[in-house]
Amino acid sequence: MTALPIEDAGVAPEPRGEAMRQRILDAAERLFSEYGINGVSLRTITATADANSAAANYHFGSKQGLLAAVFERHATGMAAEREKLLAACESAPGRPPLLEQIISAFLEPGMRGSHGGVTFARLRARMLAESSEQTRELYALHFNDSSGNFLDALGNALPDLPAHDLYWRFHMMLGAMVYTLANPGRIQILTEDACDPSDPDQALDYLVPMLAQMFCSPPIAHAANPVKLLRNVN
Amino acid sequence: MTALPIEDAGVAPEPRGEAMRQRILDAAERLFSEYGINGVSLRTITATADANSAAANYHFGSKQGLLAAVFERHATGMAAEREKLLAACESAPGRPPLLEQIISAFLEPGMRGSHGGVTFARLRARMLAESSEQTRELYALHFNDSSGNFLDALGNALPDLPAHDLYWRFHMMLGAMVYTLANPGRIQILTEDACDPSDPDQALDYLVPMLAQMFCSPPIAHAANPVKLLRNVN
DNA sequence: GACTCAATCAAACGCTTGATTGAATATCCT
DNA sequence: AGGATATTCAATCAAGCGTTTGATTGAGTC
Repeated sequence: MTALPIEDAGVAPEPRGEAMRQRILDAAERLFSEYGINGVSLRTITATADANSAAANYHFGSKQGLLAAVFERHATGMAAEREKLLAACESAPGRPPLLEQIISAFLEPGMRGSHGGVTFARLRARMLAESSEQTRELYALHFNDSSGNFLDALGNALPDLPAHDLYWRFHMMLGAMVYTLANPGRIQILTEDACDPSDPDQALDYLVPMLAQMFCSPPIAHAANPVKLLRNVN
Repeated sequence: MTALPIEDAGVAPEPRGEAMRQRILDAAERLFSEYGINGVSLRTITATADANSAAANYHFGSKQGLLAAVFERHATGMAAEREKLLAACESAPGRPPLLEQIISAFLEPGMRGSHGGVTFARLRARMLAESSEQTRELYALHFNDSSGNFLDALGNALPDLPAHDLYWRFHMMLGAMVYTLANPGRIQILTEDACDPSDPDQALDYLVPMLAQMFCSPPIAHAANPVKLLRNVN
């Protein structure tokens, strides 16, 4: 009886160049997230991936194309998992969903789990910070719908909160997440390593309840402070 | 009677190259904050400043030196004003100082006022995000002492809050500030311009009370969740 | 065994980068 | 005025950038 090929029973009909493609994507993801998009050259990436210097352009067309591929590799699944978790906690028996559940559904897929983990998280923070035109489009393309749904869900969970307050709280949640992901290490230095924002478990344990509390706080009392009414913030 | 020079009575014994120096600093500050440190070349900067392409190196030695000069121009005064405001609200009659006062003392000098305004704010966000070794040192050099003092003040205002909770809340305040400063515009798009995080007045009006509320929230109840005790977060 | 074609390669393209040079220019001091 | 000094300039450097090229490889197909 003859031995079958090692690749058995049609489980992996992997295209020929796929291994190299993945190695380049891995190297790019790591280096982009570590040094920024402008801070890494294609030559460094391809060298790290043990590839020829033309390989990145061959497989992805351009540096921007490579970034888009790196981003899409995790962003699609991440947005989908967010939606799934949101739907799950919205259809849960004990209606309405707890604030913490919504917040957790938003944060968790991006911080732990199978969507690139801390490395991809740091890359997202880099992209938000460097924020060229194309990176902003990339971000919007993959995450705007999802973010809109979460804004709606949070608005339903807090029906008495004015829209402006809701927007600002959502903004603050994004800031806390992104800054935690970027992990510049400043808080670790200040606190002599007692606090490690790059540990996803620790981060989520603290972020979710704190953010829930923040969302629950009373709306900014503009009427109580006449000065603020002079500005067009309503 | 002979006319005095226009520069009267010793008010401004400005060194000769000072005007050019300032023009280069201005251009660098604006371009760095807009496109990131790696995203702008010295040639672009000097051209914007109507200077020769060698001027930046002549006045500041290197690109890194130019960045340091841009940073120091506002960072020193900003940290000083933070300290001043903190001291003022700590020695106020109605002791102890309100949480909102401390938070405001921390945020205000960096968001409005005479320390570079939104432009310099955005540059700080860029630096935290790109975060090379040298930029991290720059940041630490000018702001670590100040941040430590604010951590102490907040700790005194919240004596019952465990250190870890305090650190994480401080971290979240930094995140909210930096993200607001960076202003990637995502929240504006999502909310169709109803919410403008780049307006310092609006930002402070919302951020300060929200952050105060967050600082006041009860500590994370680790004991109530046995799972969390398995991790070394105490 | 010849043909095909995606994948990989070494090499080079044109251009930009940060930095340096030495001459020219402006300003100040005596 | 004139010499010293500080600044600006055009020109250039080596190095690195993203990208393109044309040849080479090697597995799959007839």
